Amino acid sequence: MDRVTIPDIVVGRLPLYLRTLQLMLSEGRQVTSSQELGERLGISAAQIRKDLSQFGEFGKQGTGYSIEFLTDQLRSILHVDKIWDMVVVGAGDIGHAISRYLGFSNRGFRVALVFDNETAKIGQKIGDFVIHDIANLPSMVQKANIQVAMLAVPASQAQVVTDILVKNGVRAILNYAPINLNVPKGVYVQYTDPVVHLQRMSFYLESMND
Amino acid sequence: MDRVTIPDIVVGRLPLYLRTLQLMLSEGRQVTSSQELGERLGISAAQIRKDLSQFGEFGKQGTGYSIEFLTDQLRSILHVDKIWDMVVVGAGDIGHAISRYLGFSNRGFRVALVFDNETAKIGQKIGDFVIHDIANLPSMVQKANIQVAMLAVPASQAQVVTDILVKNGVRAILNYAPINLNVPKGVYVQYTDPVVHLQRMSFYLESMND
DNA sequence: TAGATTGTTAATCGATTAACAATC
DNA sequence: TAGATTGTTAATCGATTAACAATC
Repeated sequence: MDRVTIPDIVVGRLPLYLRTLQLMLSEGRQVTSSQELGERLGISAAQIRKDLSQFGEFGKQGTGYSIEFLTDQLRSILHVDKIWDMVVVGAGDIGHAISRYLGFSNRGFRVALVFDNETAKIGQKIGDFVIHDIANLPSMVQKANIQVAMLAVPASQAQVVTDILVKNGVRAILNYAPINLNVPKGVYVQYTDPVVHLQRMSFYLESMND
Repeated sequence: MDRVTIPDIVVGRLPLYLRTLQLMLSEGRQVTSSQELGERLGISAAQIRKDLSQFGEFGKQGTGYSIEFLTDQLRSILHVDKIWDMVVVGAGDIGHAISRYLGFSNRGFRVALVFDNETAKIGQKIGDFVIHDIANLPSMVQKANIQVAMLAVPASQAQVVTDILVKNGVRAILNYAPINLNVPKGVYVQYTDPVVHLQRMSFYLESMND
């Protein structure tokens, strides 16, 4: 095997390319170019061509890219040409919102199980999902062979729940709690904290009374 | 003025430093080092010192950083030593979750107004907030002098709503819709799309049946 | 004094861009 | 054929790291 490793920063852009291509597809478009993609995304055309060239040759000189073909290729590269079952841990406001979110299924994911540790919530429903006791998480997650989790518990519980998830086979965690997680090698974590994004913008905003 | 511009990638790390420092503060800690911060965040100590040095000298040789002092400095640098009023547009599941999120206020933000365009929702309440008619957004946002928005409308409406927000003085938008927005210079957009994060991880996951 | 850690410089590493031959 | 756009190379640009004098 002589495969080169793909820079993580390139991997991070692929979902954006895919999202834009799928939007174009829904607009009925058939062909695009690195230039058009770049304009839509605020990325240079050269960078898009360079990124794609890491995986093969998907375009035609003079013509550009078949949107459908490139979409299929990216879905395959990102392993979203299948549907990944996910577990949601934490049935608060965020857990509710992501359990009911309709935007997952056509992009490679679906919620399969929802857990919480509050007795008052266990047995209740969120949409079609019953909220299960987190005590049953190990057996249920193992049985369903689930590898992807969304973590929507308070920060104080995020690490313990993470350890349980990892022990039972979860290898990708999208963490909504505002805290850094420790995971072993081979487990992937992505963070989503609205305040981090907001503070990144407020840096550039002038306070009124400065 | 001879000020050097700060690389955006550095700005993006400051909220992570601040978040970790505030956590340490809540643990009752008084002093930390670039090494400890780095270990918690998975960032090199040298990088943290380099980043901070863009703004001044905040540490003591041999000792490290006063957590409280560095926290205050970062809050000032990021302009979160005040509270920014925010507007939430879209009162669906995501709008609900962010309107009720309790984690904003101690980190520099608070929800001030919530809007939707569905007549059935207008007048209803989310926690303490009345859902207002989006037709009233221009006057209300201008009157309250709101510069920060969270956008939780369907992708198909995200750009029109953005244009309205920008026209009425909003300069920072956290976009929950899975679509790229066009904004004029001087307006900042941050994106949060769970599927982008998930796909970034599924790239590294092996499909079962490969 | 000895140990620890900063702030900063210079070296290294990696990512982006510009340019162009190839070719549809 | 003329125009357009790819894939790729080399040059440029920027970010990270290693190392260390300064000093608490």
